[in-house]
Amino acid sequence: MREPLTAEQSADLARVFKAIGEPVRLRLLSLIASHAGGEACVCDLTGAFDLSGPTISHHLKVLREAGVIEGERRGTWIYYRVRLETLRAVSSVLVPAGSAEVVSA
Amino acid sequence: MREPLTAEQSADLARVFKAIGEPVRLRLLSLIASHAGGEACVCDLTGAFDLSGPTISHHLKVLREAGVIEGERRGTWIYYRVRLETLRAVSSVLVPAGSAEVVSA
DNA sequence: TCCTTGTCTAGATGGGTGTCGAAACAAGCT
DNA sequence: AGCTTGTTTCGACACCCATCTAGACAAGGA
Repeated sequence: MREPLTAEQSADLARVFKAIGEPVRLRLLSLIASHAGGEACVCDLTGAFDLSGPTISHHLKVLREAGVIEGERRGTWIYYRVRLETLRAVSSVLVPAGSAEVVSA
Repeated sequence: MREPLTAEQSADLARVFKAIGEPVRLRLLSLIASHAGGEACVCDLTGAFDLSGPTISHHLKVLREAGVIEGERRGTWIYYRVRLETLRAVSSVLVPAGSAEVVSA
């Protein structure tokens, strides 16, 4: 973050951070990412929470619209997958280089 | 993100993402990070926005309570500085390794 | 065709939050 | 002391959002 972000860039990036800035959604994301095969259907996810199906569906929609995950229907189930490109993009904003070295000082 | 996050971990991390998941706050963060010397006083920041002083102060408080920035009073002005440790920590959750390689596939 | 299971949409509600103006606090200057 | 400038707290308001229930849509099997 050497160069200040413009108002537009901030709005775009903030949309992603906002999406994952909710405990349930962040946990959903981690469950999908760590699931075998890199995919998980909704039925794999709802069990981990004490929330109704529609609520989980709502959170998945928010993540999808933020570009953090993508879903594909195959037969009865819909499989969700993490979009690594998006995560890498926002992550690189927080820590410019790799991760270890430094910034403005 | 190989291991699914626990509910607790998610809550902690989400607090940070939520703080920077707001356009004004993300922009404030970038302004502070990219400011000469790694520090900026509120007077350096308010000019970049079409918002009242109290609103900027509110956003700075949210960032401070999330551990993303820290402030120190030196004479008349209060200087804010980014806490890189926090940013690195949350960034590493999104993209485990450095940035380039891989995940669950 | 009907039923079952998985998933989403619609509408409602309670709590959270971004924003403001006004007022208070802090520090320095005259 | 009193004034000025920088910054925060307080109280209020409008809007957003997480959650629910009920109902709709999709796909497969009897």
